[in-house]
Amino acid sequence: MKLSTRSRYGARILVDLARNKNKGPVQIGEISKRQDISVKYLEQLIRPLKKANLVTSVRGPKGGHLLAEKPENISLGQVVRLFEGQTDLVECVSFPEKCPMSDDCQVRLAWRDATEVLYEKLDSTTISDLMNGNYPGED
Amino acid sequence: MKLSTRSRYGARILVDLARNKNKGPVQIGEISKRQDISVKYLEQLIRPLKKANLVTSVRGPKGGHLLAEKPENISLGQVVRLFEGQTDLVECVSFPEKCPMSDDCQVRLAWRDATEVLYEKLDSTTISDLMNGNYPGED
DNA sequence: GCTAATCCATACTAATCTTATATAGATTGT
DNA sequence: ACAATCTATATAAGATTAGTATGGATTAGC
Repeated sequence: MKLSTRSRYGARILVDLARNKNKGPVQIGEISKRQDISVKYLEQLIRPLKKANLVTSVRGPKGGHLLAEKPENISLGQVVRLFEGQTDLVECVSFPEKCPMSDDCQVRLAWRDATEVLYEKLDSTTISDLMNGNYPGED
Repeated sequence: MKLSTRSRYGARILVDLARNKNKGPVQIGEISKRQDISVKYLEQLIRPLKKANLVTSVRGPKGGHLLAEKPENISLGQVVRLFEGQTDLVECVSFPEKCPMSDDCQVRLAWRDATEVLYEKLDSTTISDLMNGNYPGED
């Protein structure tokens, strides 16, 4: 049960854009250097972020990328839902027909609830919480 | 971000043992039929459950497998920790050295907290909650 | 002692997923 | 015109997963 690097990178990209939003459009090359992610891979990751209207971009010279929303309006839940193929920890939560036991299976309901708790937490964490070194709960 | 089938099957095996515990030792063949998991795969899954002292077994004819603990003392958290290679959603939570950005990375802390919330939920759900069709929160 | 059952180890494979890299072109603004 | 960006596929290397297969060793009831 591991998060894909795409979700991790996606989150970092958004935080990077949030931190640099007063500088105007941020070029992929800059993000690449700061975040240590290849330019080409970044291009691939930013595309879905744009499609989901979390990021906008300015083309041409001096162009680059910008957050499309305020950082406090973008949650980790949105990012994870975007990059993970499916949301559930277990297929049978959303697609009971995938498992012949689903009808009788109490465990399925427990997986469902665990999934919900996880996403509640992710949904309540925003890019704004992560951008200024003031993340709560540091120990 | 998907749970392995081994965790799913592991949970189902334990529930199956719990449901049939008054019948004495439960043979792998029975579990196999009821749960639609091959005998050989079951053997592989039960071994770690025994090693973790969640299951005991009786050898020889009329032998089989038994829960080693009361159902209310076995949690899904134990099962998932056992079967998933690593506990964290993200490597850098437990091994910050895996990511060069870890020092500066606020996102890492958010992944850590999400992981914690998830396991709290799993730890608070026991086999006993799942064995008698009385799982709470059914909708 | 026969047999039913557990236990053990490990190898193998097929499929899928992940993580990128590579290639080639379209679009835009100056 | 041209520099810099974005878009779209294709492809490859590697890891992981799920499950099967093989081949036996041990235990205890009858």
